[in-house]
Amino acid sequence: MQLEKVVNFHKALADATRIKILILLAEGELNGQTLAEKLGVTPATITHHATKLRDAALINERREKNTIYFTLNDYFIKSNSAATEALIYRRVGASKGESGTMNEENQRTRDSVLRNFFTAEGKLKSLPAQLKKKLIVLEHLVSRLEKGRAYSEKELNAFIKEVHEDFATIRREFIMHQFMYREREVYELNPPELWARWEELS
Amino acid sequence: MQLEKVVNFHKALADATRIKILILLAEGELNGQTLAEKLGVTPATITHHATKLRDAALINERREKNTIYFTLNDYFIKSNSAATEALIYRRVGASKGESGTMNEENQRTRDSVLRNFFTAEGKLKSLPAQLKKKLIVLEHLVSRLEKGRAYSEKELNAFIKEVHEDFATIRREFIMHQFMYREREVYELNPPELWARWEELS
DNA sequence: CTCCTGATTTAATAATTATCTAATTAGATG
DNA sequence: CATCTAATTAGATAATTATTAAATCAGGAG
Repeated sequence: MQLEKVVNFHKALADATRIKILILLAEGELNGQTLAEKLGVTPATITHHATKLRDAALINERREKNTIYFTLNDYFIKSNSAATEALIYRRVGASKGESGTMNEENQRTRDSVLRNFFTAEGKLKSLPAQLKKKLIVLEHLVSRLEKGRAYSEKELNAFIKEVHEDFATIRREFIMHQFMYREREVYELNPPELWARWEELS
Repeated sequence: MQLEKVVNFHKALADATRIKILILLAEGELNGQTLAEKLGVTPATITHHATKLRDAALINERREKNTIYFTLNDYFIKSNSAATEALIYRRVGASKGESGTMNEENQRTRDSVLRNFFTAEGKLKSLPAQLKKKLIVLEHLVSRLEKGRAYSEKELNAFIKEVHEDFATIRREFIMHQFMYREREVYELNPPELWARWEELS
């Protein structure tokens, strides 16, 4: 029954210790004891989590003498959970200086979308229907918000109303595309890694 | 902290009742009582799960008199979990007859990949390095396996060895791309909805 | 205001599960 | 065989959580 498999897949990723294990493994293979030390838990706990990660096909293992080295099964993660992937690979990508750059063509697309959908006064004419363009517009809007600051719904509405009257739709789009998150009526920016990345859309 | 958010997202999808709710909502909006009846649980249980789904931004709601109608927030699901999406939309897609068709261009790509990577005798020359082509090859191989039948590792190896000597790699690829799953040393085919879909790769 | 309906809250129970310690297994090496 | 190291298992505990029944809340309709 696939329902059970999907549930188990998400169960495997629904624990902070297991996600931390995956983050560590993203930098290279590690054995159980080392993982236990780095995470401040006992080897028995690692065994417990490794069983679940293995059952969900998220890791592979390799035996060398009596040491077992774990490695990520990254294909699986990449094809199944964009946000999780972003979280796991954040440090690796950052240290290699891969992210943050944008090629020329994307830059041109971006400029032209912004020119077409915003007036000279900086008002948003309309929200693009095409997903790729919409994401460009949303990212542009959100880039003017302060990182780490919590906005009340009223404040956020006011911010949006400066550029467009339909604040409700745009506020919802911020949430849907994970530019922001809401917690007890307070909105806050998500880190860029969690944003829908229009660069990679066809 | 984003770790917590990713964990909570997966927690929201890590329960069978909640996935069933999403499956029902994929066919259209429903109110709490109706959901309770269809799932054989009490309204209180629905409230409980709705809270979690709402916190994870997976559903939206609309109030009409004292009835609350829930709807899917499908953008969020689509961008976050391919397998979950496939499961949720399976019935809807199937009833509308959307899936199972392939456009002409994809058909041509497929034919040419199969011609290039298989000999006239049906042996696999090599596994393509490019993901899209690799998926075509894997899907072709897997299409000769029996649905619903459990294969032992030995049987599966033998099957693969008929077309290629490196059975271990190919067996692993079957698992990684979710063409098959393994349970207690037994392999079985996954339904096509769970397969990585090469049609949609750039 | 009273009744009705649907949703929520509360409190209790049962099941799951993350973690630990202690004991055991597995493999390698002297 | 004795020993060492890494991993696993077993058993126990604590925390989380899915579920329910019962009480309460919210919005209409008469």
